[in-house]
Amino acid sequence: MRAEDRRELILAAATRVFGDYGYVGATTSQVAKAAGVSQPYVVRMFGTKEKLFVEVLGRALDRLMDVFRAELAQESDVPLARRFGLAYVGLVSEPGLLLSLMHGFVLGSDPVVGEAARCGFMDVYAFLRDEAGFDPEEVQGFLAGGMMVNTMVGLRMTDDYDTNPAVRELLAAAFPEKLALLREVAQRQREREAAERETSGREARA
Amino acid sequence: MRAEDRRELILAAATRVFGDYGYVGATTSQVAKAAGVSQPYVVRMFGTKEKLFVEVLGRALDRLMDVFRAELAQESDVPLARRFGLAYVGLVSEPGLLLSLMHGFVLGSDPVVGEAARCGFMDVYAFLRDEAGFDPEEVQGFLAGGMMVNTMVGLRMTDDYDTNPAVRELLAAAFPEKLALLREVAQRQREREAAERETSGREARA
DNA sequence: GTCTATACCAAGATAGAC
DNA sequence: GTCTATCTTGGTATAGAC
Repeated sequence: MRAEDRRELILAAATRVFGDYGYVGATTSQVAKAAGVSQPYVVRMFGTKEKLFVEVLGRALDRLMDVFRAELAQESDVPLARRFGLAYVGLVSEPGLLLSLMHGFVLGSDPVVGEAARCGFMDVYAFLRDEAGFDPEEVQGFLAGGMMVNTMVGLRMTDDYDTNPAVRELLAAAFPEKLALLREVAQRQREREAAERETSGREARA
Repeated sequence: MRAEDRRELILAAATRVFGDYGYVGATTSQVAKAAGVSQPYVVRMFGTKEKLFVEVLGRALDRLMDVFRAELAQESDVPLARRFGLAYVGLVSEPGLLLSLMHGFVLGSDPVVGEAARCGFMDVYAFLRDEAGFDPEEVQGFLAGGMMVNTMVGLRMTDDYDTNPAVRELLAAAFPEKLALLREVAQRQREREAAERETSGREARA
């Protein structure tokens, strides 16, 4: 396989793993295993875990902007903020993408990762204001909703959807049209994590 | 000193350190140093780092609820949601409190920490709905604003307040009355982190 | 371009003295 | 109740073969 294809493969795997365990919590071995390559190869290809994470962040932000730009180019009677919101929630189906971003957003104290996350966040702000024409209050409200989506997905809230009426209520209040999607994605993520835990458990015993 | 007083001291230090570096990123040695005790003592007192973090989370949530309850008991013409919002932002001046919460909120995948964070989040939801009388949409909007505060503080956005007009604009749109507080808190946090980095740098060289 | 083997270090936890 | 010393594990990164 060409190095560039491997690179894409590893970046996709890294996005999932960083989304599940965070920048510090994720290991290069987990990424390697998820991508089907050896751990040193991951390091070799990206230099350091830090550089790999910064690249994951950058690509997630690019993807986010692409989705917004595609929406912007469409004709529609539905208000733009609403369409952006739905498009954003739709991104939960791309494994680890929003969660990796969220993990970046809590690392402001890190000199390298924090700087990258801050700049990325402000790029989104600038896009919404300058290209999409939102005013600052609209942008603020929109971003707040986005952070709420990230938090609820990050908390795996949908795990309790069937047993906890309050969870059902909160999710319904936030994204009525996207409930089914959110639940499905949470289900898949849970399965992935359970499989991973089982595997590492077996290894530990062996 | 009595063990219980030490305990409080360590919990306060842990809240700061976990807020700065996250659950995985923070070390028990950092907590110990911040509290002025030895690393094994921290572990001895709380059993494991995990238990320590869960306790930090629980106390942060208690503190949050206390602040809301105090607000609820007051007579005022200002709408309750507004007062709650201001009270919430006011908590940024308690070092690490909101940031520790935020770090908990992205760890939903962890069997122990995730469960604690999820329950805590839903407790806040239940409080806002049942005791404060918000309807689900109000609660959702309120929590979204809260997550936005956490994110901006976590990103250390106020670092760029003076140099980046877009940052100024976004912060002003979000919390006009609390701008000065946010900047001051970010400043203090930056100083603490810089001091910490310098110290650990010196140690590494020695 | 990709692997195996391994060096190296840091972190959590334990033992046991005082 | 608190410390020093230390064990153990696991994770990043490097060396070098194929």
